[in-house]
Amino acid sequence: MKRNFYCADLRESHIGTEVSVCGWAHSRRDHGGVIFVDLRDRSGILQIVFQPENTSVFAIAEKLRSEFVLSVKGKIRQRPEGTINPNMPTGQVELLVAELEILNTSPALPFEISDYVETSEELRLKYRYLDMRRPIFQKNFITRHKISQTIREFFNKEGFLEIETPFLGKSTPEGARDFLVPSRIHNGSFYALPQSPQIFKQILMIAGFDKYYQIARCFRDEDLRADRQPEFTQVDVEMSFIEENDIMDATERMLAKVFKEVLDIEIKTPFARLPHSEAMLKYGSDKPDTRFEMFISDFSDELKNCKFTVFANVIAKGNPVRGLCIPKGASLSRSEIDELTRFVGEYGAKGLAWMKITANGAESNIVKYFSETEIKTIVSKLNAKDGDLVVFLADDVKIVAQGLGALRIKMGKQLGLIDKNKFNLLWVVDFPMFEWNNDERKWDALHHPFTSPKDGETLSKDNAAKAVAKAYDVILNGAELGGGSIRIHNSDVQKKVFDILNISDEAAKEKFGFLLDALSFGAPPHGGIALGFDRLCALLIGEESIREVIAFPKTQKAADPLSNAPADVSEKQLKELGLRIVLKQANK
RNA sequence: GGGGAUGUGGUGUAGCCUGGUUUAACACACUGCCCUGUCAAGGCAGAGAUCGCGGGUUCAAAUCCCGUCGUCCCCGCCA
Repeated sequence: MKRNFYCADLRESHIGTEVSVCGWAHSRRDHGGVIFVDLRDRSGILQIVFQPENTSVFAIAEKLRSEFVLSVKGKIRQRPEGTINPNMPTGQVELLVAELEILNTSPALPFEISDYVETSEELRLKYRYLDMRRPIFQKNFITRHKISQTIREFFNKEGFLEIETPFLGKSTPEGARDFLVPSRIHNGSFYALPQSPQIFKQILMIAGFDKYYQIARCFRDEDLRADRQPEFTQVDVEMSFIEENDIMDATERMLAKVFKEVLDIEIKTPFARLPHSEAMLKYGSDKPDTRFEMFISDFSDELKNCKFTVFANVIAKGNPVRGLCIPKGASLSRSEIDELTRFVGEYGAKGLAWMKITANGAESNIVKYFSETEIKTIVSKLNAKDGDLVVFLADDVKIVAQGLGALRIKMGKQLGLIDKNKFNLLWVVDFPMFEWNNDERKWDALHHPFTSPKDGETLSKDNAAKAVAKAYDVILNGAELGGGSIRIHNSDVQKKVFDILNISDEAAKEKFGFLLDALSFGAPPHGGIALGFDRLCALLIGEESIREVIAFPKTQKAADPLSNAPADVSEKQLKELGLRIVLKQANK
């Protein structure tokens, strides 16, 4: 009799049925005269019972240990009264074992396979196959599968084609650092692993495929974070003959379907749209967490004549002074406020000004520099109340926005203002085309150099600061879930953009020549989006780190403790590739 | 490249600040025995760690100092 059921699929309706199940001995409770084993497979847990009447089987059962692999046959029966376990789906029934085969044994484990015991991540990754046996982990990956299949189902139904793009491509110096693959046939030349299928999907539009998607692996050789891995998966989409709204609409319906099918949650569409400038001002971020308010306010106008010279000088230079009200923050101690100052320092802020709000005004060592009207303006604009703490940053606009934005999130978490059950989706739109790079005294593309401006006609170096892109980011609970744009399909506009970016004709040809050639041969208007699939999974499952939804992730130093990658290669391999190792000199 | 946290039996932690009453404690897991209704089973007994690694201070270091390595978080970076 072959296995004919998954453990956790057995219910009251199966009582009396002869079944065969396989799995791992999750836990064993030996009562001397009766032995219980929780048999676990990917579906969950079923209690199997050994009774001494079956002497030969019972003798084997006494030797069972954790994680032995078993095949058992027997009848499903109702559990005796008073022994029903309401905490498990199979808690009404149990399998009385008639036949038992030990398919494999296991030594004692390096850590317990349990949802209740935490283990260091290093050890979990080294024995990932054991870590992944944990029921919670199995569930995460079943959910990940469901999410990817729902996405495929959506796009297939909408007439999209799934087309694969190459892993071995050409290194493009723009953007993130590439992973390089040396070529054996072309000694001294390298392929690069794709940071995204961006250029290829645009070429697919030029080829006439009209609606494309791919759940694509991408690679970036940059430092890791909780939400960043050197290889990751993105949902990559591109469409022709469309405008921004078409991409946003398709994305919204796709996400709504995922939330419905996976979490049974109805997401309201269309999503809210927030201009980039407003996001940066009110939330101090281009990926605002809108689950709580605590808005940032700008006081550059109101305080330009204030007697506090730190503020006045900053404003005179054209930089902003902005404030944030921390509810009930007046109770923070001096050292707690110092800690906040240190925190904003991480973002480059040189200090943090503050006032404690009282029933009839404010107190702190800077209050004396402000007129009564100025204090009133601050209090009313931030809607501050007695017992709140108002903090200010006065600096370069980027530092002010980032510092207060990060502080807003930190305090929101700390004060419990974030409803963990909420899923807030929104679009950030109207991104600037360019960002001034002060170190190199030049304009950089905020998105990428193929992003279409809203107004290509009048685009020039002089008005680059004001140019708005046809770009959009979709944000979920303060995380950038994805972003996209309408691409430039007109070579005049493309030339203007390269001109502003100081990319010469030769340089453009060298870097993106094959795309530019392709665009010249009747490229349709097109645009698309890419969504971080690992992030989406982590957010839907409620995990903080994408490592929890990636089967075999890398550590923060980009190593894999399971396989020990990366590792040395043989002399022979190097020779074939024409490579010689020159280790970076340790300084000193 | 920078800042921070952390490293103690198989696992998770306590001890470290304030060095010596520590023979390094506790829980879980593990081994043996007992137990016929448990389900994160229970009872009894047992084995298991020179406290990441190297150096220093000291009569004495898990504990203080310096260095180093691993892991995690963050800044930079990620068009």
